Amino acid sequence: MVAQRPYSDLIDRLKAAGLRPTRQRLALARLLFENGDRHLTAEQLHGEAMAARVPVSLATVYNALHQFTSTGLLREVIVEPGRSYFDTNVTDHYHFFHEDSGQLEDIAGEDVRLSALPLPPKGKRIRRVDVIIRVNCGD
Amino acid sequence: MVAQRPYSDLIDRLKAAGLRPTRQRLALARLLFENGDRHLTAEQLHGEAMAARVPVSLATVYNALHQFTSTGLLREVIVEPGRSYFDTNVTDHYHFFHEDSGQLEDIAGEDVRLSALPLPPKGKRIRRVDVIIRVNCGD
DNA sequence: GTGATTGCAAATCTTTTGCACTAAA
DNA sequence: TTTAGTGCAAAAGATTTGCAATCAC
Repeated sequence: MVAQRPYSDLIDRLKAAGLRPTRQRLALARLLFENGDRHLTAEQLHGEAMAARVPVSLATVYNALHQFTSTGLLREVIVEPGRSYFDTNVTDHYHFFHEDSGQLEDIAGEDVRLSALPLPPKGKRIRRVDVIIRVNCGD
Repeated sequence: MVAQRPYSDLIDRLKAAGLRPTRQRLALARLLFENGDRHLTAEQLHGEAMAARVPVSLATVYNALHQFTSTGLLREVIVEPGRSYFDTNVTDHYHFFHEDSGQLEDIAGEDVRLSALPLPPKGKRIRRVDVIIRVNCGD
């Protein structure tokens, strides 16, 4: 059982990322980072904020998600057209995507071995390698 | 130099997929399949159709792309939020995604070795494994 | 003919934007 | 203060839908 922590951790994390720890960002950061590894859409996070009686506008949720992503606090995962998921696990890892339910599930980086990767095209640098294993319940 | 073929190939392909070879579908199939491996968005294909003086509505392009995809003539590739690419190469292979230009590039299946894959969750079947190598021109 | 297909315009959905207001430093 | 951040409502895109007109068989 981990004791309920003061928000100073998160405040420091936001500051370290160069983001002012505003009430909204702090509340969203709590929802995101105090509940283990999560995969959320903007809508879902906004819904959770509303449920937690944290008044935040959807626009602010989008802003925060993108700011968190570009400062490395989150990672964006794209598996469906027209919807982005944000992953609180920013370590090297891959995903199962459950097509039936729309759920994402982490796969530890060491559970996938990419033993041969092609060289990047000339002048290009590999930014990231995404591996998405799409699964469903038979046909 | 490959001789210009009659459309009977494509007509047969459409019929085999259970799709009536209508003027529109045939024209789109020609644009898609008579130009090598391609990665196109609906907008792009629609633009090509217009340029080729083939009057097709955007809605019909979307219909055709989805019908082609669900019958295995095309494969949908999702790399950017809010835009779908359709790949005429339906063999096993992976992709480079050029973040700077938005271009997709095929990687032959044998150029990536996935030597260890996790078991799918209970009751689930692996539908497909997507590997996307995101590259850009450094910073 | 008859059912599949098309085209158009409107609707939907997610995400972005502009700008006045508010709050953090 | 001063500048970053927020909220709202409107705008922007991509995609979808409903339905009458049209086409393939």
